[in-house]
Amino acid sequence: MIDFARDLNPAQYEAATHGDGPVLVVAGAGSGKTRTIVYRLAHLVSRGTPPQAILLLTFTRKAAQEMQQRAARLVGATGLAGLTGGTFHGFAYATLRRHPAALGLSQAPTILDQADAENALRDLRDELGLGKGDRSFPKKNTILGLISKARNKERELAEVMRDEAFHLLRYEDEIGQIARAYTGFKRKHGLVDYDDLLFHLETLLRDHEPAREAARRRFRHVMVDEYQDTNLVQARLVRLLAGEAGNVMAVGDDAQSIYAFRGADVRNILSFQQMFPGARLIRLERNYRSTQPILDLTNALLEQAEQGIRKRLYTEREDGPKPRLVRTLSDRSQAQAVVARIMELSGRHPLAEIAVLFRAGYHAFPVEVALNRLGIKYRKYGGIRFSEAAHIRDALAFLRLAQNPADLPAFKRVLERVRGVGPKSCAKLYDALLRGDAKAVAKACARNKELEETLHFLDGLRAAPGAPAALLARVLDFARPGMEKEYADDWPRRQAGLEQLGRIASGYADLDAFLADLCLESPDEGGDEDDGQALTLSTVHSAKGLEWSAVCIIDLVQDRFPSRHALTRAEDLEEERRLLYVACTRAREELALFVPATIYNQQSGSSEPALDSPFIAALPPGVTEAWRESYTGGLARTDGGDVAYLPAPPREPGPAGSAGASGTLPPEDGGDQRPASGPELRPPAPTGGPTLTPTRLGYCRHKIFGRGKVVAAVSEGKVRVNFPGFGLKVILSDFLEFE
DNA sequence: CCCCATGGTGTTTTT
DNA sequence: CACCATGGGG
Repeated sequence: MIDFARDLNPAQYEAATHGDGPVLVVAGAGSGKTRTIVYRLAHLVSRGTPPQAILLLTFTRKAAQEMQQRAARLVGATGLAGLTGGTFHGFAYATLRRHPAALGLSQAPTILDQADAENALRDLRDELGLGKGDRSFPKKNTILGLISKARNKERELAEVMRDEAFHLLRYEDEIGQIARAYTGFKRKHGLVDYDDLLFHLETLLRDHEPAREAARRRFRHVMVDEYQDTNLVQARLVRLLAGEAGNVMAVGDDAQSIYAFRGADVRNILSFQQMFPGARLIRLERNYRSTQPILDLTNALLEQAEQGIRKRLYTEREDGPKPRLVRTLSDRSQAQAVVARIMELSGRHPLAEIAVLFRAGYHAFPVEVALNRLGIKYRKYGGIRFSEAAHIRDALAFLRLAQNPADLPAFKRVLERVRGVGPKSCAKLYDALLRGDAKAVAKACARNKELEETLHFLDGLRAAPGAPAALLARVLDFARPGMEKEYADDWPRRQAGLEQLGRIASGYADLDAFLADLCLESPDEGGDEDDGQALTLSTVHSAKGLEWSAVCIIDLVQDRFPSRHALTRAEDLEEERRLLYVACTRAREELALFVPATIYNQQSGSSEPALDSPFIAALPPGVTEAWRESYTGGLARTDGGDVAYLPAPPREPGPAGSAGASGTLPPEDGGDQRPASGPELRPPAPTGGPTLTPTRLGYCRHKIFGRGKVVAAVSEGKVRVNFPGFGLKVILSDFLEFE
């Protein structure tokens, strides 16, 4: 028997043993949220709820699996079989697949991933003849971003654009046209995108009583993790599944809301008790994860925040080392310093207990180079995903056509690789095939042997459906020669990926499910034996919900963290702040923040001075211990006290932990600040160029940066402004008030 | 109509 | 580095 009262603190116990009815658990970072959910699962099952009656919606499938495994360990191995767990999108697809007719489809829809959706938008734009030759016409990813955001926020496109893409407002009509064409395109070809999954499920549950009742009868308990990152339709889905007085447990933390960019709405947490009247509220505030010095820093970050439920985390963990603030000369030397730090840490922690976190996937490149040079194993999360690689998509396109012959994006992917077939012939061919115009098809085939073979192969594939793995094997046999030629430069690596795809496929009996899962959640790739030993590199977003003994966060400079894109709107900057909060709260014992003084800029081909992230600049003195890099490559304390030195990393590859051979570095005279990174160090603005639109030079005001001096006009509608304390910024005049 | 080469441009986060 | 527009040769 499980002793709930002994294993949990009072708040956790209250949540885990809550009976029927809605409950909201506001759980601070590291407050044992996962533990609470796991114990609740165990409690429900041990009280006689069949696992099939539980729906656990989490942010990733991995999180759902981990919670199930931990709960299964509590209640015994057989205890949780049959529980439904996964993401909203995954659950939506699984449900929709069972009721295609309710959506007006003859079969399960094919999921359009982001790249497919973007390409479709580009093609539709071309078909509509929009933006021809206009270099400032929004790019396909921008267009998809706007369309998707409008849908997720359930606002008009024009409204969203006024808020977030003011400079594109003149293209509002065109984007609206493309958006409408896109909707028709998806319907015509039996395709759904990520957003459709949620809205279609809502339509199904709302308008199709048998489906709704079946779902309600089945899922007597609904649990939702990371509730702060749900959007409006997701909240309504929860409501539809549970009913007003239903058994819902939502768990979340408003301070960790980091997905507003894709339509998440913190108000879901704040209005939970309106949506579910009488809902109980439980707060978990005691932190079990981090040491007090780390919490001092994260509490300071939270205090800078503009709004939100004020909370201070507390812990009873004894003092540990203060978080380090490490200043390096450049992003490249930052990579060296990070690697040196990792080697030092690896003396105290297993590599698997160390993580390097960053704002965007490409920020980690220099660190990856440095790790590869030393032969240190790492796993990277975020950035390009397995199923997004071109060769994987090539192979999957064949399978998609076997499942849905009208899947135009897949058709294009397959046939535009045939020599002599481009976009135009491909479109003609597709039309002819759907019209059943055999003559036109035969004519095209007569001229192109490879085309004929490809179409023939596709026919055969569709005629003999088998298990996904068998179909994939046939596809690879057919497509291998072509791919080998196309990807000649790194074929071995791609081939390994294709083999892995085969291994994944063999775990599925169903083609629909296989294809959907690949789109909806990248599978655990790698699977190498060194998995348990590897260092983690991750975007902060992908690190959500995870924790490590030691964490390094890199590139804490303006335009990177916070992202350059977050500088125009106050809400975006707040989200970046919460993102840093999430990053810092991943650390249990040791935390290091890295601030490079220069960043290599590919456009100019040179390193440019970088300004401190405003979040770092605003930290109160004393919560961090300052370190800096000397010109000779080592690190030294700079805020007084004992001076300690760290050896530079060894040159030759070798196992971690063998550092220390290179000797120490000469002491540096401590004390004064590093060369100021203020605007005066920036290269002077280019002069003598063509005169741009006359701009008012003088003073202006910005929502975030306050009053500043206009220094120069950069281009049409853009000016360079010097904000005291923030430095030089290039800003759209639309966001400024001129004095 | 297709294919390839060229050069200019902009680079977030995820289901 | 990927994406997009463009232009010349097949």
